[in-house]
Amino acid sequence: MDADQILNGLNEPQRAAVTYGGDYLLVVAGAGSGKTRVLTTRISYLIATGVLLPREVLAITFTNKAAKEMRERLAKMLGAAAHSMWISTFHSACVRILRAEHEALGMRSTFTIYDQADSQRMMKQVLAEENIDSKTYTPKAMAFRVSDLKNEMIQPEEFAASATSKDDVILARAYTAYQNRLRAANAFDFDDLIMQAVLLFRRHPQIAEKYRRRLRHVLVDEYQDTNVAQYQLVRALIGEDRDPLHGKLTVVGDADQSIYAFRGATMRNIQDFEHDFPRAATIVLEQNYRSTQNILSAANAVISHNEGRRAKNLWTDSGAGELLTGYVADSEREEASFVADEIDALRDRCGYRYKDVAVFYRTNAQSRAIEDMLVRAGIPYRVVGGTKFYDRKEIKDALAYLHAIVNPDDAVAIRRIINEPRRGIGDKAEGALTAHARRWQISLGVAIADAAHPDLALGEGRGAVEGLTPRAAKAVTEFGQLLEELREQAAVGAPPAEVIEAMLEKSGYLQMLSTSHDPQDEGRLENLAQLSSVAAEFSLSTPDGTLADFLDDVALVSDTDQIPDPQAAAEGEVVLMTVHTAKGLEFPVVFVTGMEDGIFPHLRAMENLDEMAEERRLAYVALTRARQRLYITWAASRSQWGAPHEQISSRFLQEIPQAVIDWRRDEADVARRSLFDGDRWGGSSSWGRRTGGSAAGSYGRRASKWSDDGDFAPAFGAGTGRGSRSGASSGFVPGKLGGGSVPREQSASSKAQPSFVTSVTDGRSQSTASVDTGDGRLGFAVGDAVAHKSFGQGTILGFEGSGKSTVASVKFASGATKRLMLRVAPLEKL
DNA sequence: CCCCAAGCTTTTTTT
DNA sequence: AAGCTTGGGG
Repeated sequence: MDADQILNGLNEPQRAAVTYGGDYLLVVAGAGSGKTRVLTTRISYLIATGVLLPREVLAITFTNKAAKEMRERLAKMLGAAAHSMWISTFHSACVRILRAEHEALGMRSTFTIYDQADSQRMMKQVLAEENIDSKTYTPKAMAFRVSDLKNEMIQPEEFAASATSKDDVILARAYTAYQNRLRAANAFDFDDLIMQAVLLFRRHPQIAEKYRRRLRHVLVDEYQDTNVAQYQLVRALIGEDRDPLHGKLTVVGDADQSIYAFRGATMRNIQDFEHDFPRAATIVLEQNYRSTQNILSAANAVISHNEGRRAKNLWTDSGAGELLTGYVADSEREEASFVADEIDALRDRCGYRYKDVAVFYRTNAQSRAIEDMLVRAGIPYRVVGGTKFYDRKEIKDALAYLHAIVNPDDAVAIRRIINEPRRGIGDKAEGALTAHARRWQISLGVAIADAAHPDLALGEGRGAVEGLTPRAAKAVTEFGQLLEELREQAAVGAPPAEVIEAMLEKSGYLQMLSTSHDPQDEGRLENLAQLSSVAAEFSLSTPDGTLADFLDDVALVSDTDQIPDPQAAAEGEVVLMTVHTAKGLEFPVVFVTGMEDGIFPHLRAMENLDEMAEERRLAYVALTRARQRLYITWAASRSQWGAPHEQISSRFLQEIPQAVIDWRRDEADVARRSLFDGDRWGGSSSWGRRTGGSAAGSYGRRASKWSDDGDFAPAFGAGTGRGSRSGASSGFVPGKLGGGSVPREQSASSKAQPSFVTSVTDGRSQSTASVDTGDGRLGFAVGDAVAHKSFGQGTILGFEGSGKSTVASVKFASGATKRLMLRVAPLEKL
């Protein structure tokens, strides 16, 4: 593609941004103004005109998905050259740098990346060790504060020197100890990835220069969400302006969409850009190509209530469009029911498909009610984010095994799995190992090896591990040997999926789950099967990828990376997500739910002006995701912590000019609901078996809670509260109706029968045979009708992988297509 | 050392 | 409501 073609179809300011020839450029890009397009086009243009070589580009995006999309767009414009560009997130880029330069930091290249949960676990250990009271100073809060410090590039020594208050002195102690432990575990936490990369460049100017020489032009998307550490990283990569070798920098962002202050992002970076880079040019994009004027008017009105912002007015020439639709529901269930009905109507009457629709909420917990209702309505949906796949216990356990294999010093991982499944290594044995490790200044992993091979320890001049009972010693030895065997396997280059399989077998984890009577364990098996197929998929796309590479990949996935590709399926599915996750996305139809004070804006932000301003920006982000139709809903009563609360409408709703809203229902019958809506599950309020009686406890609590609010107090009487809930639950199984799933009792009882267990065992024994035949398909073929224990009947669409990792895609009667690892999935041929 | 039951916190948003 | 920690008994 030549330069003229590349510029085709750009408006004036866009074109100016793309062709700008100076060193530093800030593009202030309002929502939907084509910023991603400007970014990709600018890269193409600079390359097509010979200003820049592909390998000199570093483009930083917010998510891996955005990086992938950008690379695809560039490949369309530039062809193969797109592959030599460096396009990634801050975190991925830093991992790459840190792996390459680990020696300069005194780390081993096999370092582990700790996620938030790992950090908190480690902080908990640190607090215990430092005798810091973890009731007053919770691991969570401490880990959070350490994260803040790292995002601001404040080092432990530095912070310790400046700490004066008691709390800060304690925090300084914890931070120092935490950081030492991380290092001993050969691990970085999320914030370290950035901070250590900056420190690396600071302490080793020649390394910084190496990258600076190569990366001549850095482009940063979503610049308003960068934090101090990320800013310094960019500065380090660009170098000093007076240095003739300095790189060029293009940043794109919109201060009105800055929504990550809670993780250290600072709008200062975008606001002070011209000050930081004195010769910088600024180009503002205000023409919006996404939404109708009514949607923009609503969004503009809301954001205009924030003070001290650079005035900006989004406009469109695409016309007013539909009015926004407003709806006041009586309860969150009814709100969800409105959403479900409306989705059906949009499909029937307006020709929208499921994938055109997105439902947003402020907090993940709100998805529950909506999911329940969509299931009942038979509407296919996908929840993006929330309790992530990788946060599930069994997945974290499996990953901990893998981390322990790759990085023998990873104490958090080893502690997690040392007795999972139960192998007789309890607190006492673990304590003995820890004591041994501390005494000889070695890691927990080495201590385990010492126990397994006392001769080896003696060879190093250490004594034997003391304080282990013979029984525990045997267990530790076996555990150590297990890790060694798996390490061996990984070392000779076995693909990740194979290591996972072997690990699940040899550790007894699979055994534990498949013989368990806990109904949840069936799902856990499926999740592990899915992990294995994710690994198999990874090997397909990255044939040379090692187990360590796979773990990096997994550590850095983000919620948005899981959003279904709109091209993929004809109908697709409705997507549900938080507003944060929705940033950067757009949908023809958007429902913004829970527009209530205390929810959105969130309660925790109500007392602080800065946080309120951020909530307002969040609302702005939510509204500007919609292309054609925008729904805003709220519920007059919403259950939280298991009890209903009266709600009032969000202040943001009142900031929208009422002329652009068509209120489908503008008032809730609060009094009526207060009397009758005692139950949030199963719609029992309409058939109510209300026995009253047992509600005394909760009644008392609520009466006192609301007594300041005189209006509501009298509305409560016998019949509200939990009595009705227990009454209803005896005759009604909430959720999971329709959608082709098996009713709960049935799946639970069939679980108790040996059939499931044998199907797993069968799978395993046959798979041994399948190694001989090589296909691993266990007698299944494309087109076969099959039955699954929890998904019902379906048809096999195809296979992926081979041998033990063979995965079948099965389309089920519910419409869902699942990928199942044949060896463990409870799948039967019909 | 393991299991179970009772009690306690939890919900802001995430790379 | 649900998941997790804590404490007592086996």
